[in-house]
Amino acid sequence: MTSIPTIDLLIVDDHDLLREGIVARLSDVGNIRIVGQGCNGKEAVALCKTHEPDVLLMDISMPEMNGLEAAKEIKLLGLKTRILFLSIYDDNEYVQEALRIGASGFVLKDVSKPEMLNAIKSVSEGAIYLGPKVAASLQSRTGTAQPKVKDYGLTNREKQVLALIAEGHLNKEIAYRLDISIRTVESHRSAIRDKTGGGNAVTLAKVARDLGL
Amino acid sequence: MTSIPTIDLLIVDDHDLLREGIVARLSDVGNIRIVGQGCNGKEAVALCKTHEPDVLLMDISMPEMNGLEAAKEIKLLGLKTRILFLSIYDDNEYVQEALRIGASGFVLKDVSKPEMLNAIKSVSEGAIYLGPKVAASLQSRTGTAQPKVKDYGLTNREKQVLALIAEGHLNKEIAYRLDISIRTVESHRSAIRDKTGGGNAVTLAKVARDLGL
DNA sequence: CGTGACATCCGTAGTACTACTGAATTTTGT
DNA sequence: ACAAAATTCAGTAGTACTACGGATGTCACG
Repeated sequence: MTSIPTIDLLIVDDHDLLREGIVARLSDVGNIRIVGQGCNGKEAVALCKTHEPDVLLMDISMPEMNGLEAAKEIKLLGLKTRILFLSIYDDNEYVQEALRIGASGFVLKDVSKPEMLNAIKSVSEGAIYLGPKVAASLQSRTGTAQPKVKDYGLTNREKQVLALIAEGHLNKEIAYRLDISIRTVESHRSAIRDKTGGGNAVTLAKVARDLGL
Repeated sequence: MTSIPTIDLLIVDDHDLLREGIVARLSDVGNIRIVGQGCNGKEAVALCKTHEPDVLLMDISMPEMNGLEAAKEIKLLGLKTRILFLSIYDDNEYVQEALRIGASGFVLKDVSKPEMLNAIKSVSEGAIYLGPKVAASLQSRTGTAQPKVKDYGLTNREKQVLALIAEGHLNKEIAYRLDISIRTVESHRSAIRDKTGGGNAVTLAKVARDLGL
């Protein structure tokens, strides 16, 4: 138990500078060996297949194939590589999606060196590690119910209609429920689409979920 | 940044022996100071109020008041103490409930010393840390497709189509993506509706969510 | 009192989807 | 190898929704 196991690390990010920074930061760390680098999701998948590293340190937003998709692919391939996301955004959606896919960690790009080492070590051992800011934002919603960050400019009536759309009701049913004509429902629906940018009924349902309807 | 900040730790477990073991294990660690001990949830809350430790290392199943209830209480009081659960069970329900309440970590009682130190350090910094076994059991259901309670009789292709519908894609887009004709997509969509009973696109999206697509 | 936001309603044309039916080809299970 | 299931495509008719554009009444606010 005295020897420290070496961690094979793969770094994938579309910014050269950032990759270089990471390499510089980790080069003098004894038990970490950087086995490769890539600049998009496709490369991440390919490099994982050939090197099967212990940990993949990867950005989310990248050209070609983003980090989440790459992670999905890697997990589907049954590779034992643990995935540690390194992102600028602490967006809850991203974090939860990442964990759902099977990622082992998530830290922001302003991470300090010791914390980064800690995160890499933790996930290499199979633990799940979420950095302080990520953790805070993840738990902020549960702790104190936060209101609507983005409301789009929806009026009350429009929200009412949107809620019914999200429940899967037809315009006809919505009209009956609200005791208005179908044309009016269509008007509202149109306004909602304009304001939210959502085209499809399903995308509108997603928006509704975001608004907590 | 050279000085290591001291972590005030509170230990709560109903087994004397286990508490003693933890104390013994941590007594020679420089930057951890054990500020108190308790043997049930009520004591945990009381001790947190008086000492406001950085980290509370606590069991879940305890007499009087269990760990989850105590954690809820502590979070409601607005104390900044981070909670690290130490349990024999890696029950997903417990873990998710713990995180939902606002706990910062979860490790099993067979945790090694270095890992325990790592966990304590991580959560004291605000991170979320889930031990390897906990992480594995948490992701076993998502990572490798777990039982489908209700699959309806959907074929693979139909699931594939359903997933795309749930993402809000039009039949046209789905056809393009899967490289089949719109009519075929319509066929699948129709079959999906028949099998699931869902009429609307939104209801289909709900079904898709239930199936984890 | 006018202006503007809101909620209500309508028409027309076009697109997207549903219902029902039928059928050819490929895959799969025994 | 044969039958069953899955996947593919099509016609026809009808319903649901979208994209335009236009209209009326209410109500708050300066």
